[in-house]
Amino acid sequence: MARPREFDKTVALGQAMNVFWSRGYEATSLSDLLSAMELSKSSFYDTFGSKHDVFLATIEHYKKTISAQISGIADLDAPARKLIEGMFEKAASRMTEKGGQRGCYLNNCAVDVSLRDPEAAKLIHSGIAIMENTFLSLIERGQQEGDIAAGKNALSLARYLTSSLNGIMVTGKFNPDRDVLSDIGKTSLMVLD
Amino acid sequence: MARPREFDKTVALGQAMNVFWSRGYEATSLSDLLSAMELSKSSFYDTFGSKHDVFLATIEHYKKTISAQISGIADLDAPARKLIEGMFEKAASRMTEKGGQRGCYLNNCAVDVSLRDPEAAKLIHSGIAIMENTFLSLIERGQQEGDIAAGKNALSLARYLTSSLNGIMVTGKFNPDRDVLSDIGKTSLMVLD
DNA sequence: AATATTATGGACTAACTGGTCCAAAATGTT
DNA sequence: AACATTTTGGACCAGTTAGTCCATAATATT
Repeated sequence: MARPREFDKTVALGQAMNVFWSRGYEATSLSDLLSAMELSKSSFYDTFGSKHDVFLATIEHYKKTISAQISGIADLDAPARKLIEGMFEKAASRMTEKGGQRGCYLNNCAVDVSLRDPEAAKLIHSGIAIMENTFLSLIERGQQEGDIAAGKNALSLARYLTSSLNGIMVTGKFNPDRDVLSDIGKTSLMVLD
Repeated sequence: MARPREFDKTVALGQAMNVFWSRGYEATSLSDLLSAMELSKSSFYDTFGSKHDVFLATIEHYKKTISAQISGIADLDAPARKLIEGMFEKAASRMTEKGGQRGCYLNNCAVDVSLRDPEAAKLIHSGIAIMENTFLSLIERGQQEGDIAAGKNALSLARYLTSSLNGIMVTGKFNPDRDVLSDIGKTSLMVLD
């Protein structure tokens, strides 16, 4: 019963991430993880060390995932402002889809764990920085393109957009109403005028 | 060893709330609760029913608490816009104080639990509505006073401010930097112009 | 002081927690 | 086919989980 050679550490990490994402760190038990990752307890500890180690690894995993996704969006050949608007719209609609109400993983982890887990907090912070930096370059581009008020501080705006997007996803947790979330998004982006 | 007559159910609930607030629902054990509430296991189950019952009760408790606080602020004799600004500033500074990084209780509960606990989600939603309504009446007042753009939809703005404030408090979890949070707050309030 | 009420400590569940360990089994390599 | 490697199931651990129950003890009422 050796593990079939198609076993993929990255896939298993993704599965673990999904469980933590839906249930949170404490509410996720070892057996939750084992069934999601489809491996035995022995292999789990052999390969990943501990529950907490896996948890940290999933945050790293998430960072890689969104890095790819986000930079893909930012490089699209469209006005930067439109791309930003698209990101907010997408967040609003995803929060109202079947499995989408989980929101942002980093976001959840921040609330769930960051106070008691400084290691995780550090990873979360650097993960959010990816988002912030993407917004920053989009904003600078938008200012050159003339769609975003050139007089406003780009870094302030980037921080603001990141925070606003987080707010929308928290709101979606208890109020998964597409129109409401979309409206909040549109109001948020008025700042760019 | 009967419970001393000064025992106060409300105080005990407040203590329970503090524990849930700092640790989250799952991470809070029964013994955590018992020591915080200073009562015995038997009395706990006698008086409150179960861990989950207490949890729901703490959300109600929190709603009462902020209802009082918030309506106190909203009734102050100052321009509505100034009051709103004060609320954002206060949130930013509280997130950087010693025990303040816990953020907003409803906020935390929403992320922590609302997906798996519809009962709690309902209470959270109605709690947030208190905040939203407060913002709504402040905005309407501010529009009459001329400090807030009269052309903008007041309800949209109220939802937006509530969501933004949530975002700021999530941001504060992993980035408790007063200047950053305050700057995000100021940027958020540009929408009112 | 006797009685009725209330709260308590602590024994007791049964299930589960994260984690360790190892002999056995499946695989890859020669 | 023989060997080395990898992975496994499952036994085991000590501690904890939420929750029940009751005889005892402290109080309140009369």
